[in-house]
Amino acid sequence: MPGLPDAVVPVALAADLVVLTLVDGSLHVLAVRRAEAPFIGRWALPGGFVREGESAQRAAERELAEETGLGSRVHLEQLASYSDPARDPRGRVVSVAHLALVPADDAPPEAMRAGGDAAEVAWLPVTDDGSTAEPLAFDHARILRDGVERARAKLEYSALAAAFCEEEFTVGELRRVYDAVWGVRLDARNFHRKVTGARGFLDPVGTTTTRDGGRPAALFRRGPASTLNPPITRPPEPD
Amino acid sequence: MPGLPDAVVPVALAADLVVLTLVDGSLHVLAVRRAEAPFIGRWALPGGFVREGESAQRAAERELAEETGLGSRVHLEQLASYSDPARDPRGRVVSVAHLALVPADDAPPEAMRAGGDAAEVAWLPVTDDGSTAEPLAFDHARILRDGVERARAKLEYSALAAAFCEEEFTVGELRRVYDAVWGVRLDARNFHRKVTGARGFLDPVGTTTTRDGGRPAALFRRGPASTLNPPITRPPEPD
DNA sequence: GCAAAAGTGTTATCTCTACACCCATGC
DNA sequence: GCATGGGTGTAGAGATAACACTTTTGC
Repeated sequence: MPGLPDAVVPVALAADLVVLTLVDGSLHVLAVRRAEAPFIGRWALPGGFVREGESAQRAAERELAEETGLGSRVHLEQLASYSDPARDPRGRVVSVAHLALVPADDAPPEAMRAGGDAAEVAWLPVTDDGSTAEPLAFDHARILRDGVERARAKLEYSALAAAFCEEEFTVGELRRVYDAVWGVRLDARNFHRKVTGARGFLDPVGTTTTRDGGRPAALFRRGPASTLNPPITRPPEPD
Repeated sequence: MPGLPDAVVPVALAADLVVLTLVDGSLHVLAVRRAEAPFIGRWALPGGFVREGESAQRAAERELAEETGLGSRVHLEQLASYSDPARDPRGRVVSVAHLALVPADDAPPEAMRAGGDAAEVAWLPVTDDGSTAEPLAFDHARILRDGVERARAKLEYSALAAAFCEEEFTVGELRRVYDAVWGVRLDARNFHRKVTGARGFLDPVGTTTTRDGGRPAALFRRGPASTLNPPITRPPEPD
């Protein structure tokens, strides 16, 4: 590495993705089955190496587009980096993990990578403790747990939940995001009052839909506010 | 890189530190004056390259001990990673930034690195917008801003403020941490009620001190709770 | 005594929660 | 009509903000 001290150890930089969505009202994570060693045959988080001239953020955007075909309608943020020297048996690989949230039932894995390589891709259900039924490769279980925890925490005080919804959504759809991600049942009436009362949180579209059944519900878009004050409080765990 | 695809680009991994403390009741950040190119003579965040067999976390701990001489009595957490390919003119250097909080008036920079190399080290005042009067090297202004914002946000719902205090501290000292970090003046009476009423937040030591003047104040240690519910709310910005 | 900081009491106001209740649709 | 989900009203509990007031020290 020219210009740098001799002692500097070179590492490979990977961008991995925790892509969360709702399938049938419950939280799922995007996983790919590994086709090569190490951890051949195991589920892993999608990701890949950062390329020349690319930031980790850009690499994550590229991977996300490759895996899901989704473009702009996804929320993407950096999660954390994982640099344990033993985390990858092939050598020194540092992963910059990212958290992505995609709308419910968008981009079904069946349709994914139609023209790409033939790796198996699936939405795996996420359990209450933020893990999957089958073990994940590398330290991806840890990364997934961190990602789920971040998503859960950010729902409280941010407009993040709308990232799980279509562009136009009803208050009920938004509430079901909270129910699914937190594993709770919020009171529909109080939730409605709270989110419609928070300034800048929801932009009324003016039209209604009956796609959820029952009485027609007003449609909203995400408002300009990115933080939510007062926050939506997660019900306390029963002692 | 054996075992990895040929196309993988090697990068150097750095661990940088946003070390915050209170000096005379206002927020300061630890900075070192660069003795070499690039950015020679400029202030920069302390940090260094991650060594063989070391994680970024361990490198940050090592750097922190080297710079401040402080050991365990510091809070240290990962902040974020910065991987813009142009962020370091010497080549591809990815920084895993960490946030450290050290007790007020501990480890004065004059006493630092007594036996180490002669680089100038100082506590620079942090302005309300999370920057310093003099420009910082590399993208360190951005990193500092992110670190300050993280610290401000975490005070609301975590026990982080105690990391700025000595092991045993008074409620008034804790409140002055909030005042300094948020740039506000919280009501001493309501603050007292709130923090002493939050279960698990403060452990009473049983003794008192008059080091802050006035009536003797009870001493506390950090309690077992790491999150604070209900949170201490930051007063809204005037419109 | 006086200043300073700690700590307690009080009250109006706001917020939250748990409901009762009505509304507008599909079937 | 009936089920389903949307939306409004309301009362009690609890949290908050503002401030009067007492306590205990140093000087």
